[in-house]
Amino acid sequence: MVTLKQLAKELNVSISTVSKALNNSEEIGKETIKRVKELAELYNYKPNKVALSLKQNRTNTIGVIIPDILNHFLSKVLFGIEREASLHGYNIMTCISNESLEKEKESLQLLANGSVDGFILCLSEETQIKNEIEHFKQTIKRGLPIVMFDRVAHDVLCDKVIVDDFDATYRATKNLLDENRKQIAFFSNIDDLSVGKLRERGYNKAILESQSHKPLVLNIKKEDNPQEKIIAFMKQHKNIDAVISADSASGVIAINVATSFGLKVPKDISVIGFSSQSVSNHSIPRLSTIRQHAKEIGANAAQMLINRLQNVSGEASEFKTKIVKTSLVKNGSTL
Amino acid sequence: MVTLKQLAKELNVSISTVSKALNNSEEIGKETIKRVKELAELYNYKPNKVALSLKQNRTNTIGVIIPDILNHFLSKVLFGIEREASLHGYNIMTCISNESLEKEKESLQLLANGSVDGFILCLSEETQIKNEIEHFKQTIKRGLPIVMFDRVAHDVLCDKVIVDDFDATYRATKNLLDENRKQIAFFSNIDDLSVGKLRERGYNKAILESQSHKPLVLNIKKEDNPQEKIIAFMKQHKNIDAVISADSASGVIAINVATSFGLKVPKDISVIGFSSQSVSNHSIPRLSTIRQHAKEIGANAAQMLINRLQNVSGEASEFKTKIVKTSLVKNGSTL
DNA sequence: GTGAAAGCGCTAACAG
DNA sequence: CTGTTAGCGCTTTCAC
Repeated sequence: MVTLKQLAKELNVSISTVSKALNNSEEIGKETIKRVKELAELYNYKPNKVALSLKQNRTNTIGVIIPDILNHFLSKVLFGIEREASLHGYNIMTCISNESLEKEKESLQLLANGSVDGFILCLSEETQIKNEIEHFKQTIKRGLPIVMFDRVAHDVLCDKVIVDDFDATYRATKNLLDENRKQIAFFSNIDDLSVGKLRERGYNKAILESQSHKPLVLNIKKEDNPQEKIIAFMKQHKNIDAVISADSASGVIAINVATSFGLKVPKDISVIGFSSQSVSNHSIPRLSTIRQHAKEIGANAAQMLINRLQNVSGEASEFKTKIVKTSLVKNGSTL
Repeated sequence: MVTLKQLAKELNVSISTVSKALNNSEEIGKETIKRVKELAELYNYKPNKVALSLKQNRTNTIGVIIPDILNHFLSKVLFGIEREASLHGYNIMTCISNESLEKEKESLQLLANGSVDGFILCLSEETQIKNEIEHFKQTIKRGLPIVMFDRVAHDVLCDKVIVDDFDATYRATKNLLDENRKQIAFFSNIDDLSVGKLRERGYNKAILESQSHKPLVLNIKKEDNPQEKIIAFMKQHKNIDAVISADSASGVIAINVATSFGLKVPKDISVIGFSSQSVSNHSIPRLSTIRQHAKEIGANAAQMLINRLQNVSGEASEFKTKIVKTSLVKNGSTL
């Protein structure tokens, strides 16, 4: 990599002249600017980012810590973050906590040593279960702002972007009640996450409000084969005529299982699931989905962080929580 | 962030003493080391990564450029890269090229300015179509090693990690021929990618070798609804009794479509697809899959790059191409 | 055993 | 209009 020093030497001027010339400083003569720029072009000079970072005390890099990149929702959020960040000239450094508190702490520590200007993160499962938040508070105290999304720690003062999980499931359940369904089941493989709990609560509220209905919940564990679990459960509860799925897989699996039982979807049984457009294609009829607008969540989080980073002057403004509304897309597995 | 300077001041010693003490230098007295370390601990001192990078002229960061993070295979590779890198004390900076040559070039440029020590990347679709490789060559000339995976540019001299796409499809097709299938179709939504072409060729070879068979290919475009396309195609070709899918979705969709036509899988029709374990759950029976071992691919790529980065002494060793073998997992959609 | 000084690549205040 | 200098945080050589 060619440096200012080398350019300066070759041009027989000082380093600062070169620097100023490249930055179009008023101080430098037109002729000199031209000469400098030509040589820089020739050598394909690009300022060293590390030196700039050290000098300016900011890296233009955002640290992103997500629990699981194989989760379609999370990788979609990451996509949204990357796009928005890149638009504003920020790079992202990604760490994967693998749902482990320890790895989450490590990543935070690691990146907090000057590598990044701030964080966007989603709590690991273990962090949520143990409800540990000290590492977040420390990071913030160190001067690195954090934006949390989806799974957030309410007791940490920072910006947040969340989904209206409770409302979304409540309304989806209502929807099924309006279809006159008698036994609406709730499938989830995320019952230990805050969002999983919220979704279940939304479902429960709608069911209980309707008097004549009873909740029926299937919790699928990580180690289970989801297909087998759902087959067994639906065999056991033949009266199920509607399903809400809190995760992206259970919905399409439920439709496929129902079909394999000879049931007609949506005539005999309706299904709604939190899912993405691509996965909804994995069943016939296509799964009616609650769309979480993951990219938008990511973009929002990035915006909030960048705003805070660039608003160095105006002192710490109030912390905000942005709620991204879900939308119900009827694809064919509902009436 | 507390610095050496501040610690030195507080301890009434020089900066270099503090630095040496923290690095357990022999030169420094035991007592001093103890004092320094205690204060460092108290203030939770961590050396500034940016300063270290500038000094040591390496960042311990790997740049990863992938065309699409919503692609399950690619995000799985990313997972493998991240894990391996993290194991060796490397961070990763991720850029998403969005299948665009321009964005790929930009990302390469951007990160090549001292932000990363080397690259792991998968070519964008546009790059493959236009067959442009100048930007890779330049980056390498600049001293930044590249490891390419999956979609690679054969004309660039660098380490590569690829899948035995041709062989995998060839063998899978053979497998279906051995089941005595009469009309084996090939579904793909990646026909413009090198890997897509290789897969189709493997299929073609097996089909043509068998004399009595004819190839039957369905190419699905990005803008198509894959489900509708497959339904239409299978209606049109009622004689299809086996399907090979080059992408992760078409396989499960094919099974679901077949089932909706009243066909029995695998009795009436067999299906094999390049897919992941989780997606294979989205059909009944579960899709028999060609597993690409994405995580392993990522891990291999990271290892190769890190090896090259740390092997500063031994001069440029030969460039290697590692082929990661696929394996066929029979899940129920084949005999 | 400890400290001063140089230098990584860059910017910017200040001097000329 | 151009150059000198200091400094970002750190390591390391060389004096003391």
